[in-house]
Amino acid sequence: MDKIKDKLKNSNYRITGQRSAILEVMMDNRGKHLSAEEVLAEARKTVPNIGIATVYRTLEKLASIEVLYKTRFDEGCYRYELSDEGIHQHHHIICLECGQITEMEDDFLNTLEQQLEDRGYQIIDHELKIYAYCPSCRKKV
Amino acid sequence: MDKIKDKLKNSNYRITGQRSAILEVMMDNRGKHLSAEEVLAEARKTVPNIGIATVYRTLEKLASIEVLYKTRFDEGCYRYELSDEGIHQHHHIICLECGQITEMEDDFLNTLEQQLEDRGYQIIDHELKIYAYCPSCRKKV
DNA sequence: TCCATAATGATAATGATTATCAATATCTGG
DNA sequence: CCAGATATTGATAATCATTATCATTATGGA
Repeated sequence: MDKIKDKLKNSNYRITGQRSAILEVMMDNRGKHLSAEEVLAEARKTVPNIGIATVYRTLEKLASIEVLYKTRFDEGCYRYELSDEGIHQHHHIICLECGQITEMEDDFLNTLEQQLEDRGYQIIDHELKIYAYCPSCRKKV
Repeated sequence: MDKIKDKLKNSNYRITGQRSAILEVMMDNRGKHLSAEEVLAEARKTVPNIGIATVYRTLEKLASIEVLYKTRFDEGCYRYELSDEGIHQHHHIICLECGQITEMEDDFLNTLEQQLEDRGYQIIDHELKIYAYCPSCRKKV
């Protein structure tokens, strides 16, 4: 938390009650992927009259300094998750039935990336989304 | 083209001038990822007063019968591409500088998918996006 | 050809996100 | 610790992509 706040300060961003509340929401929901509206609802428990614009602005800033990771899952809205520092790989298994999103670790893509580097690409990040039925939904079907 | 039209008919969709025009646009741009607005602009060369609603409706229908593949690249809008039949894997390299999207073939993920199947998942589709600088943009930077 | 009905174009409505702006809060330097 | 420069906020209007509505038109099977 303090490390993140330092990061904010170093980027000339001020620490406000709203920003702390939003940060706390994101840390309390580590591993989950929240929409701006969901963050708003949570944050209002601490800062009742925080506005949606502030939520968007803050999430955007936090994503810009890589405290959050921003993505979308073939829905209308963006989702944000706390990004473990230094990790630039996002692998998700999305259940087509219940919508549950599971994070997945793997280093399968290292070889692939190596091949692309050999071909002159400079890889910055990647994102793998697997659409599937999760074990419990599969049973139901 | 005719095979696709049969597919449309089998789904109880009528073949109209607008739909043919949109199909033609998509086939003329095989391998490219077009937004609804881009399809509209192209289609108007054949059907000058086609409306954007029709474009959306048609793209949606074509995607629903898997003639098109619909995705978004961390932009505001969806993009559509002609999907080679039976191919349910979409691997893209997106250049962070010029925005060029390159399609990539590989079977790296087969092993990974096998492991997930072993854990009870039923994989339907997957999508891999690699964000990078392409060889020519890399030189410029 | 006729006719049930699917499709169209124009446009209003929606939903997510961004921009605007006056009021307020933060933080640095004295 | 206070003042002042300025970053931030909330409310709300604006924007952008997409979807819904609806009266009119076109399609294709009988």
